[in-house]
Amino acid sequence: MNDDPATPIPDQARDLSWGLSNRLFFRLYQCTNMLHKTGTKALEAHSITTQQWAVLGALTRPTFVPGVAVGDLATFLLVSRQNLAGVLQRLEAMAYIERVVDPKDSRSRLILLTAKGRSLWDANMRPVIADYYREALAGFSTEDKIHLVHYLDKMLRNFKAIDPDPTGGK
Amino acid sequence: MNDDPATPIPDQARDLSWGLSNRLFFRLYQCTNMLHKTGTKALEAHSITTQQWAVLGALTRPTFVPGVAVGDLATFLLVSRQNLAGVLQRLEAMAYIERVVDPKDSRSRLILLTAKGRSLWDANMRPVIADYYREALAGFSTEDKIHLVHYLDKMLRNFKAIDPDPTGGK
DNA sequence: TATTGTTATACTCTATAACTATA
DNA sequence: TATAGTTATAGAGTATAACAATA
Repeated sequence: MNDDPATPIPDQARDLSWGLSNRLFFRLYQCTNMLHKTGTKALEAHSITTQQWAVLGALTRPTFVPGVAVGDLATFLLVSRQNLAGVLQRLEAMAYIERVVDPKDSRSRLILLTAKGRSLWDANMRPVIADYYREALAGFSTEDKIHLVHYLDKMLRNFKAIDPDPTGGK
Repeated sequence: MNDDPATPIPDQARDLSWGLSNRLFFRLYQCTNMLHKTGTKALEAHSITTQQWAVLGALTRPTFVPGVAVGDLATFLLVSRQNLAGVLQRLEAMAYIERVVDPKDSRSRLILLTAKGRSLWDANMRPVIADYYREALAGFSTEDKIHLVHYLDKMLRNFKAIDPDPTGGK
């Protein structure tokens, strides 16, 4: 079998590769379902979704604390500007963030945490999230975490190669 | 520092652990965004979303080919019965799946692929998905994939411990 | 003209509850 | 009574396009 030199991958190997990759992506799919489900539940007392969690978490990054443009935030989170606008609208309605006009470019709006938002993060969300991480990563050594981050980084780079402009430009 | 024996984890170590876990979950969040974005785009010619992809893929599993109850499918996919109902409704409208009453229990409906659905999967979706896996897992050795699956499995068990009944029972 | 951000629309997914029909 | 499945509703996220203001 496979005596044709023009066929580099035998069917058997192809099927094995399919099965493993398929299982990997199904596990990833299941993990994303559970991430959003358990994550939203962990923060439900504050009516914060996982998307809002990601936005608030990003705004606590030292680089973004002075304010970050909507487009830059969208690039960082890998969501489109339009979809980010909806999330920002809800967070602003809850007074956790505010928008100020960028003095250097009047087209741009800088997003930053309000005092209320910073307080929510530090006093309420961070402790809950820390507990959540401990539960979700139970049994993971530091090395395990480092390896997993490495794999996710690698996959992310591949995803970005597939869709080079995920913020919905055009 | 940390001369209090009742404090097992010094603040520094706690912060390091937070940073690593936080990075891990943010990467996971980014990967899920890109998975749904690039996955849906890969199958957009057939108007199939990643949720529908997961359902159709599950129905091709040998165990499920004879038909699977809605509840069992929901347990497998880690979505709620109610949400699965909506996805099934759309797939049925496209004539990719059908429901038959379980002869052993008239309350139960068995979900199975139609000939059209099987053909869509075999002839159209599987080749596209195989290409997609190759792109998304470029640079991953078989060992890498096995390790990553292992980590995702482990995290999934932790998620299930946090939310033991993800199919929305009550 | 290009860019930044917003608004508008339609669709999908999710959470929750309530309902039906069977068991 | 309990279970399997469905329906109903509201909220949130997404894709796509079109728009206003500014560069």
